[in-house]
Amino acid sequence: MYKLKLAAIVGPTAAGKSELAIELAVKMNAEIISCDSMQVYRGLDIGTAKTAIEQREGVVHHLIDVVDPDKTYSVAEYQKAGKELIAAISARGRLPLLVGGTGLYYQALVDDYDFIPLPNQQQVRHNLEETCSQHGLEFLYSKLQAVDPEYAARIGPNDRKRTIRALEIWEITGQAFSKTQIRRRDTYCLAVAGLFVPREILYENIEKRVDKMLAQGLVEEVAGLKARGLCSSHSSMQALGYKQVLAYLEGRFSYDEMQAEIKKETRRYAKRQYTWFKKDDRIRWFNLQLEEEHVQLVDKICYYMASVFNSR
RNA sequence: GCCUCGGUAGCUCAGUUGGUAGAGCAGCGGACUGAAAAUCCGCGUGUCGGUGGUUCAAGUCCGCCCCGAGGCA
Repeated sequence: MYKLKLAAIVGPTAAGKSELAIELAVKMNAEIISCDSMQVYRGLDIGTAKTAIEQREGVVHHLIDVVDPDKTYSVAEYQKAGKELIAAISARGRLPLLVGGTGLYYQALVDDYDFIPLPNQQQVRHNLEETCSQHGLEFLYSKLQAVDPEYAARIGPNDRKRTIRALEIWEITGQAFSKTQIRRRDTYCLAVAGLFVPREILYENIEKRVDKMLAQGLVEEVAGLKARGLCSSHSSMQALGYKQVLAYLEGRFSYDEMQAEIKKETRRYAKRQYTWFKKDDRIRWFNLQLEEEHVQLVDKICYYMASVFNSR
């Protein structure tokens, strides 16, 4: 059966994915599909390191600025939009190039996770939240152990978020969450380049990038969002940097503490990203250590992707 | 120059009457299916400043040396 080609660039934050992707997209006649859970929000620009339109070199970028920051976006929505885009871009005779560092979004799209169609049932989650604060997480967890022991064992007794989610699925569909999780690894003809940057250098990049964001006015950006009524209960305000600046604006952090916290949490995030992508054995890793090699690197990745597409 | 206090993990420090060391933070590893930049799980990583001695046994006691802080001259 004929499979659509899909190229992807993944890797930790501050590795240089975005810039490299633009060069690659020009070379390969591609359109970029952002794979980033926070760049989807309008108004979160500095802290999410969005590439400014002027810097996109005419390359089309999708799934950036697609939702207002007071809304909650989801993997399922992302996947649906992504699938449609892959089909549409391919139909135009161009190559879809997935670029980003949100592991779940990447995996859901590339492996075509099966999301059962669900009506919007916020009430169910809300009720579960209520029960949780009234009777404690132990109560909900033991309930989960009863209806889906497999999943309960997998997540452990302290994972509030997943416990609630699994019970939500149980209440809406009557199915055990662990039974609904289906993936199809061979959906696309996939060529993935992982950008590897040695930890020390990556941490230096993060340091510089956070300082730069603050210099560019991250605090003002967050203050503006706060003035529009956004607060920590909005998903968009859980984003790295935004969360800490908000704490600073509310007097819970000094400026220095805030700056240090953003850097620390970004380092931890980068580590989690590596953990996520390491386990996908289809990813071919490229070392992006030296500036001088940059042009060669783009060629190498281009060559690698072409060879994958031609061999299948 | 003399006196005092200190030197133990990347950092801040704890360490009983001598039995080759442990907390917090940082860090590292892992998980992840509709909030994922979220959420959760796991792991001490060490020339105890150096050197010589006492002892069956020294982070711990003794001598000398090095480094840091303070005090007296």
